[in-house]
Amino acid sequence: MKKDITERQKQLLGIIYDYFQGSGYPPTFEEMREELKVASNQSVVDLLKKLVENGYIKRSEAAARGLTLLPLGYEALGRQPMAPFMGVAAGGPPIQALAITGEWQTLPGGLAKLKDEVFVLRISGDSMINAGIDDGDQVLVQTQKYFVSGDIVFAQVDDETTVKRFMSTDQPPYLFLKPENPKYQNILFKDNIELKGKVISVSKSGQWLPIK
Amino acid sequence: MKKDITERQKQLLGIIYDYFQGSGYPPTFEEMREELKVASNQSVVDLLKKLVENGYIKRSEAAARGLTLLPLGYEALGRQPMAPFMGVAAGGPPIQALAITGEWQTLPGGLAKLKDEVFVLRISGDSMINAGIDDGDQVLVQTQKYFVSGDIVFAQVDDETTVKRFMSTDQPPYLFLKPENPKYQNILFKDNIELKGKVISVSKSGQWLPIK
DNA sequence: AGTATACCCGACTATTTGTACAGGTACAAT
DNA sequence: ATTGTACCTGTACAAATAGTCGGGTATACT
Repeated sequence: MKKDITERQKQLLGIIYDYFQGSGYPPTFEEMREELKVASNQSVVDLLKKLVENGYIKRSEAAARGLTLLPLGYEALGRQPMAPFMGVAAGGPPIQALAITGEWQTLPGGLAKLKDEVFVLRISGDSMINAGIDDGDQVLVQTQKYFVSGDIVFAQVDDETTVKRFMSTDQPPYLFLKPENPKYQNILFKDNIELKGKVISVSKSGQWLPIK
Repeated sequence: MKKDITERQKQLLGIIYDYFQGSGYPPTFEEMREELKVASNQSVVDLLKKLVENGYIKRSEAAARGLTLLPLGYEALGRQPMAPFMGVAAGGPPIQALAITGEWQTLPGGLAKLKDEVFVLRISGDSMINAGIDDGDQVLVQTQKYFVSGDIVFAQVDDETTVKRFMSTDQPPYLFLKPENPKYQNILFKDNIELKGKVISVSKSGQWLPIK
């Protein structure tokens, strides 16, 4: 019996979000009570309980300010949880190092915390066009350690990074990276390849699509 | 008398960062004490005081978990505070709407909070090539309300977004947006233009450069 | 009329969390 | 030799914060 979010619950969600944006950590019950313009923190308790039940937020028991917005919460607010942008990876022959820029110290204002598990890369090159990944596309990468044959992976080959399809077979060459473009050759595993993450989504002109 | 960060202070900084990544909010003194493997939380007090003095973190007095990592803190850890990636903007004729994607619900894992004040866009089009902004470049945009003549701005024109140089003169046409490419015409202000932010940096293949 | 739900009040208690005090050790610089 | 600093111990206490009890009102549905 999943309920739609009510107006009041949405308000509280917004209060939590805004507080977080402003301070860098979640609000207390008292602060939420204040913002909601109610007299008793029992109201906050009730509303939070609903938000938890319906999957909008997560609470850590017995902890001050133990609130986390879940993806559903962002969605209900109409805000998008977003991935950090990390740089540019080559999707063609592995020619271009992953450039995590070092010039951010000069960024103005307070800056966001972020998760390391997921990030966005821009692809250059045409080696994956048959998988629907074209030059200039953005891809969303989830870092993980274990992969299955057929996954499109973000890999480091020697000193360079690239995006290719990971293949594992029971015949030679057993393990290799496969470009999705007949122009290019498979890359065989020696000890020079490290898989960094799995490509889970691709963006073309701002539209994000699942990877097949 | 600015001191370099000590090894122990850096450890604590890392503990705070990691805890934040894991839970979405800062740790308590007790939790930090635990991680530092010390018996008294006075040690935490001392170390935090040093971190505040030297500008690595900010504390909110009289508040549980009132910790915020400052840019200097990220720098000391060797992590880069990064800007959220928002989508694609046209740098040519204003043909392409800013696409803030709506497909993130499926993102795995907990997601980062972020500041709204700064974000990254990808440029498509050639209307700003004389300002050093080319098709496919990324630009870093800081949202702000007030602009001076000559600023390169991220603007909404009718229902579309674009990046152009903002010009303000004491002669007609007074206010207009100027493409940095003779192929294109100035865009005059009617009531259809809203300036969203200022472009403060441009990235070419991962190298971030200041905007002139 | 009865039941359920969303939302609220007020007072109180329990627990978590930060702060203060009174030191101690090791080390480097003056 | 003395001073300062980084880091630590241990205890006690005050403040911040979450949780609980026992209700109330309005609205919608059966």
